[in-house]
Amino acid sequence: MPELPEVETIISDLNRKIKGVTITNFWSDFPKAIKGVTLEKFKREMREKKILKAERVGKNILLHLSNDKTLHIHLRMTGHLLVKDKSKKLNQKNFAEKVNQYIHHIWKLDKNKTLEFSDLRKFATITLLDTDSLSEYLANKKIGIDALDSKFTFVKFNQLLDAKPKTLIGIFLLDQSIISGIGNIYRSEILFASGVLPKRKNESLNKIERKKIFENTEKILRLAIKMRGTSDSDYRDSDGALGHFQKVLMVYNRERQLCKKCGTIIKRETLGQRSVFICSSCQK
DNA sequence: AGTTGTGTTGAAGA
DNA sequence: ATCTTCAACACAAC
Repeated sequence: MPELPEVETIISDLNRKIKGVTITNFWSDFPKAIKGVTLEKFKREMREKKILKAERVGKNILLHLSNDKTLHIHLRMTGHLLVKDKSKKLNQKNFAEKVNQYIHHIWKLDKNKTLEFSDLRKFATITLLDTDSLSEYLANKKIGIDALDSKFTFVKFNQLLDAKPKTLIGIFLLDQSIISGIGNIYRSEILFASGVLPKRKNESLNKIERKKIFENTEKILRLAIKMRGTSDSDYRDSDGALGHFQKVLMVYNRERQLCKKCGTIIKRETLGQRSVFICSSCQK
C-alpha cells in the first residue's frame, strides 16, 4: 500500500531517472483511470512534452510537464510506477514478477525508456491539470498538511487535535484532509511506538502522549523512506523491487503473533471499517 | 465454489 | 455537519 514513504521513494526514483526526458507517446488499455479528458486528447497532450520534475503532497504524485500542465497521479492501493530502460538489461527479474505485470498505462519516453503503470485493482487515477490551477485543485481536494512538511510542528499538531476533540486518534491520523501521508500501515506503527491505543479520543491525550505521537510520526516515516517503504503486499519501487520496512514492522499485519517488545499476542481491531493492530500491554 | 477480506478515496445515504 | 456505508476492482484465502 503506497503511503507517504512509498510515494516519496517513487518520487526520488523518478527525479533521478526521468527528469528532463521527453514523452514521445502514451498508451492505455484502461482509459477510465484518466480523468477529465478523452484518451485521444490525453495522448495529444503528452506527445513531445518534457517531464520537468516530480513532486509529492501526501500520497499524491505531481509530474510537472513542459507545456504548463501537471499530471496528478494517485496510486490508491495497488498502483506502482516502473521505469524501464531498454538499453539496460537490469531488473528483468523484478519486472517479470506477477505484481508488476498489471500494466495498464505506458508513457513512451525518449532515450529508450518507458514509464509503465502497473495497477492490479485499477483504482489508481491520472488527472491532467493546468499547472496554474494546481493550488486551487489541491485546495479543492482538501489535502491536509503533509506529515513531513516543516510547517507541521508540535504546536500545529496540537491545534489540529484540539479542533477534533471527540475524534479517535486512530481515525484522526488516517484522515488525509487533516494530515496527509499516513495510511493503514504507519498509523498502527506510530501508535504502537507511542504507547497509545487507536481508540483513544484526542481530548484524552496528555501532552506527553501527544509529543510521542508527533515525534514518532516523523521518526517512523523517515526511517521507512530510508528503507524504501513497506512491501507487505503489492508495493514495489520504480525498479519493481521490494522495500524493506516490512522486516521491522512491530504490529501491522502481525495478528496472533507475539509483540516484539513484550511478548503479548498482537490483536487486530476494526476502526472505521479498517484493521488496526495493537499490543494491549504496550499501548494504553 | 461462493463468500469474505484487503485499503484508498469519493460519493451517496442517514 | 458528521458519521457510516458503498462502490470502484482483482485476487487470495477461507
